[in-house]
Amino acid sequence: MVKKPENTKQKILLLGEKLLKEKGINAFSYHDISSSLGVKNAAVHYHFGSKEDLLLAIIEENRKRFEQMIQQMGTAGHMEVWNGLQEFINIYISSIENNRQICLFGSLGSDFFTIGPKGQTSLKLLSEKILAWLSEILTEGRKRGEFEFKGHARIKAMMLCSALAGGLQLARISEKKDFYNLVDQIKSDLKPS
Amino acid sequence: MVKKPENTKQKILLLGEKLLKEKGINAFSYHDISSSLGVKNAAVHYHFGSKEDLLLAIIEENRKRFEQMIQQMGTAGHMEVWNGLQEFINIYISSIENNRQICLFGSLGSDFFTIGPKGQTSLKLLSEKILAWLSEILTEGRKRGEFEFKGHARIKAMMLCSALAGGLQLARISEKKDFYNLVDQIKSDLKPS
DNA sequence: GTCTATATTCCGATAGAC
DNA sequence: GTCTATCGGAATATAGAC
Repeated sequence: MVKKPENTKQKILLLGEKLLKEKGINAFSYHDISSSLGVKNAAVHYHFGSKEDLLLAIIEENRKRFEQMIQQMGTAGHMEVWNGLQEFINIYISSIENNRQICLFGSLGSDFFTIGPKGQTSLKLLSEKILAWLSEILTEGRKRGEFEFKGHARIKAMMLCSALAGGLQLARISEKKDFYNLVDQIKSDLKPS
Repeated sequence: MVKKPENTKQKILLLGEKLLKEKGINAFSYHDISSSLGVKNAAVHYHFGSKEDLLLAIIEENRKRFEQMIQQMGTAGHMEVWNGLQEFINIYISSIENNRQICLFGSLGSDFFTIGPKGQTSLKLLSEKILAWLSEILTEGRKRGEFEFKGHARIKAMMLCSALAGGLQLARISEKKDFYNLVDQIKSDLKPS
């Protein structure tokens, strides 16, 4: 769940994230943010000196949210793995239901060569955390016989993230329903036969 | 295979496509194109009056290339389905080997709300053609027992496109090798057990 | 913390000469 | 078909008053 904004800085951060996931880092400006919040350009620069600062804060915000989620879920060994997977998928469902937003990796993967090295590194660290966590769930679920898939859990995790990220983008081109079908297919493919 | 540029217009078109797939539609300018080709801004505008015109031409170019590919392969009923699938996947492999370009759907899906209705419609038509073709291959392959998957071929086709599109983006964040692992996983998941 | 005002740069696009 | 020149606008960013 997204925190309710309490001050201008938090409002800027959340609106920046929204614009990042709706239009991309190169398609929104500080003026978009300031005018929408009823403040001036300079106020945004006061809180986030440069656009890169804002981007880094957005990535960090997503990292915190993810860490909080997995912390509340507990370790893979003590988790209902299907619930854990569904919680993860729910992040993407929330995105598509929220103005057809795409995910952080899809947005910044597409624009990867237009952001600075700090953003690239920060994004890479977050992706490693997410893939590691997802790999654990998959490994544990397969061990218990609740998931069934071939090959390495890590690669299967990459495939799930790729399909979900790409699915949000493809669903913009086609229709929202396609994303829900994709999610069902992903889950169906994981069910033991 | 990409045609060899013969004149300025073709050079602009191919360079525009390259920039679109490397940096995104909102991160390159006519100046990037003109300076790289050793001409002036006005020359680019002569060939493509507006950026939207260039975008439409890029989408159209990709459509032609796809139509040509499937025309050369023949109908699904007379095709080696694994070869057909591999040909399709090779488009993505060429992309990642070509400066880690992402695919058209990934790039324009991410920027979908920043392009005009003409581009959106043109992109949608192309995606329908590709999904229809891929669905045919999958259906034929499953009928012959060469592919194995659950559910509707159309949804499985959406999943393949999503995974490949997202995979190119994720591989930018992690590493190229991950994309090849993803491709192996996709193919492995399709093999009859 | 927010404002006005401004500096600077860049972008898409066009007019008119060659 | 390409050039020079330029317009109008938008972008990031900063200085200094309040």
